[in-house]
Amino acid sequence: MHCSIAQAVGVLGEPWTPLILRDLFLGLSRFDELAEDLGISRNLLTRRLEHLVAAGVVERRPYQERPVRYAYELTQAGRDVVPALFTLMAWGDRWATPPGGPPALLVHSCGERFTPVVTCPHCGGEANADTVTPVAGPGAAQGPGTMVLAAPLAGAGGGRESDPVGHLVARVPDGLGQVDQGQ
Amino acid sequence: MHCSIAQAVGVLGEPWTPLILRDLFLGLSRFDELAEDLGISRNLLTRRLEHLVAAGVVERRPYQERPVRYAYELTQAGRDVVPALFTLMAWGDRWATPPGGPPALLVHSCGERFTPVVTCPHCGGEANADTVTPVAGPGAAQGPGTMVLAAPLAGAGGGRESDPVGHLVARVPDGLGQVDQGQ
DNA sequence: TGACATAAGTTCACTTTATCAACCCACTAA
DNA sequence: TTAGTGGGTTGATAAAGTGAACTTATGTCA
Repeated sequence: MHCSIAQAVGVLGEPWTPLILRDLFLGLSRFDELAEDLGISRNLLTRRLEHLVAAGVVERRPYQERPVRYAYELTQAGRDVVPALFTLMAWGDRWATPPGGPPALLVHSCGERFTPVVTCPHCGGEANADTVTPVAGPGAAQGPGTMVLAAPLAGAGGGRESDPVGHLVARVPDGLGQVDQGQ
Repeated sequence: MHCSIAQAVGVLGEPWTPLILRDLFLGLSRFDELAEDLGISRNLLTRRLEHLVAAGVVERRPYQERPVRYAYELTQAGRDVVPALFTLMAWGDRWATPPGGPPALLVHSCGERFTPVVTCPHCGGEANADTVTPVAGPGAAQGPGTMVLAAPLAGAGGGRESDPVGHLVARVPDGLGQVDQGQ
């Protein structure tokens, strides 16, 4: 499907995948550790890890020979998923807290415990449903999952009561050739 | 499972759910619009919407009587998911861009096109795999999905080469009773 | 008056995935 | 040589997803 969210979900959205990535971030690296911690069936863990390795999110590295043993580690793409896990965790803490309070907290390198916030790197302001407008990008196309963008982003609007999109298309700055890649 | 990420994934992580939420954010609201845009089978869309309504993420509101017709809209919890969708989208744009470039771009209310960044609200610094350490919270427990936290967070460390966790437990500020709920 | 259209689903047969439990293989240590 | 460990396979069973057709209630055109 022609949509960045769908692409991301295709790689990261399978049942156990976010939890596998969380465990790898937390320092687990061996097959048996992951299987035991998650309680996932071993053949499914095999498939998930294969998929993650194929997607370039996880690296499978032999940490000893005779017998060969493998460690699983996050690649740069994998480490880049971690902030997305933070925002998911923050949402879970806020709207679906397990009984007894949040099981884990985050501490930033500035020394403070915090709840992550998604921001605009230009002005530092919060990026949320009220302050952000999506607009068609260079790869916009028609078809499943993008018809939405084709229709409301085309500017017609259709008169639906809350169309946060149509009237903003004209505001898009030029030079849409590439997104900032940050970092 | 006793983990905020698992809770969030339980609500948001089912196959089509992020795309449904994206479409609702973009202004679609009717059953047939969603079904047509996504190409999802209709009975599955029914189940997903029921699940989202039960979880308090989506609201089902009759927008006309005779015949009764329903509109689906994001609740506050649903609007709160949107920043997580932004970070997923940013990841997808960076690491799994569909051919032709990103299909959608984001414009902040400050007027700039941007790539969302997850930050610490105290210092404004970026929150990523290098700058953030998770520590055990008040609801920390043992069992599947939290054994990880029980072991490395206990401070033993076990000598694994990259344990970003153990040495930081002592740094956690007091008063862990509740996470900042922001906004 | 009848024929057709629309929105919002249901039902059903079929296919694909996930899960659990058990097994396998190479090697090591005692 | 016997048992243990790490990293998987294999195969039966259970759960989910898919596509197409059907339903219900109503409005609209001719």
